[in-house]
Amino acid sequence: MSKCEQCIVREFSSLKALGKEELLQMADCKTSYVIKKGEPIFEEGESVNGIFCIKDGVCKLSKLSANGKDQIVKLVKPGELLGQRSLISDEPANLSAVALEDMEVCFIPKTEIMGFFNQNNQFSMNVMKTICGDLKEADDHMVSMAQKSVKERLAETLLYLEDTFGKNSDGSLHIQLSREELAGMIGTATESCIRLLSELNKTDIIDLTGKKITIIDRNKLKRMAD
Amino acid sequence: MSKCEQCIVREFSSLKALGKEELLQMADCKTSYVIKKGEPIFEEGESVNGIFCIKDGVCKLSKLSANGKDQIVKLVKPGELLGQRSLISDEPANLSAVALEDMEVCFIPKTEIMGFFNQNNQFSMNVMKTICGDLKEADDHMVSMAQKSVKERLAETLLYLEDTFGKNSDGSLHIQLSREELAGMIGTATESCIRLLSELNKTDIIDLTGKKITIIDRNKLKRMAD
DNA sequence: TCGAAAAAATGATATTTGTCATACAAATTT
DNA sequence: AAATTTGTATGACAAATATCATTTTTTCGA
Repeated sequence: MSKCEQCIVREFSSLKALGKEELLQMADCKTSYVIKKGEPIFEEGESVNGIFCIKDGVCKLSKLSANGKDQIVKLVKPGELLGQRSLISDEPANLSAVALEDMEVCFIPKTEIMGFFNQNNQFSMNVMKTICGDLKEADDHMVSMAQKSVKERLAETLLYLEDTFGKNSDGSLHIQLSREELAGMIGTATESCIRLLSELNKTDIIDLTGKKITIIDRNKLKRMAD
Repeated sequence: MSKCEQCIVREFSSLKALGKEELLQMADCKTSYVIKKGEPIFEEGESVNGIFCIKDGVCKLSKLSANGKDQIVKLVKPGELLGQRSLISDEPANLSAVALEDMEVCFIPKTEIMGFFNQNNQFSMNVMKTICGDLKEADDHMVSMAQKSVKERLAETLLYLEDTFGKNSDGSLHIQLSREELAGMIGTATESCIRLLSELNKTDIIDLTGKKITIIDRNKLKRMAD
């Protein structure tokens, strides 16, 4: 069993408020998992009795809408925690979490986390701030969905993906999403997403080579996003 | 200065966790305001150094989008608190709060609230749960915006308005929104909103008489909302 | 390495939604 | 009460987007 104390990613999450003893205690009761690309960590409606700490890999949080399409609500990176909302609200998961890459995650049981909440005020405050950040993002995202065109949202999303997950050495977006997943992020039909990507490709704003997407004209994309 | 201890609405908010002494202390430093219909409580980008407790009246939380339209993110009722997110994140307001009816609100300064956070774990937990509830709502709302048609969202919204704010004795929706505001809730152009309302009126699913909207066939509306 | 299956791309077309113009109604001001 | 402003309604049209069909490309297991 690896030590939480030495795990770098905890430095980037609410867990950074925890002291040595708390980390030792946590290392004792945590469970580590390896999750393959495409596999779920948990699914909408499931009870999740604890939180997941993401050590490596990116996952999507999505919700199945009435029309059968999967809407991606958020992407989650290493260092972030998963399942905080369900734990605090004491409700089943509202979203499904599915790995976009091979992942390493640790599961920390609810009882443990609740203990930290009571003991450690800074930890509570960190979790609260994270959730407040999520709320702000969700509100902003909602306004985009309601008021922007698909083209604007695509531009916005491509910039977000580059800013958040970086580029490969050849300049292409590091994170790999299928067209269907990208469509699920911007909230449109897969065909519409493909068509708009083609258009951006033809006008030399992005380059499509195989699965790789490269942003060529960042400024044009920015103006397009508004 | 009225006593918070005797204010009924506090029973419905996170403040219900506060003890007698804390309530007396709060009554001492709060400020009461009367806000007229159409006036702002605070605006997007403003620093709000505390939270507002809504004693009477409903307000809208909205955000101005790039295209100049106001997207309504949430409606807030008596008993709810306003400005919690900004306070916790220590950031300017992300949304504007504007009265939809004449309102009575109390302002409680930040220092006071922060004191409660440190003293009273149950209060912190209540606030956290509220924000988690808001986050869930925002995520769900986002999925609706992204995946549902305008007609579906209109149906959904009309049902929500009746369920949340009730009906007048004549059966019409108690809450009064202009067509522009209703359009701002569902995220569409005012004309589209008006057109769809007319259509629902013609097909006897709702009734429009003057400013009043009455839901006639709830089941059809439900099916329409999916 | 081949072949089936999945993903991506494209065309044709229908539907939805936004925009602009205008008319009408109601509220508000003078 | 007349006049102005504001909100609501409707038509005509354009633009955006979804849907369905088909082809091409890529992926991956046998």
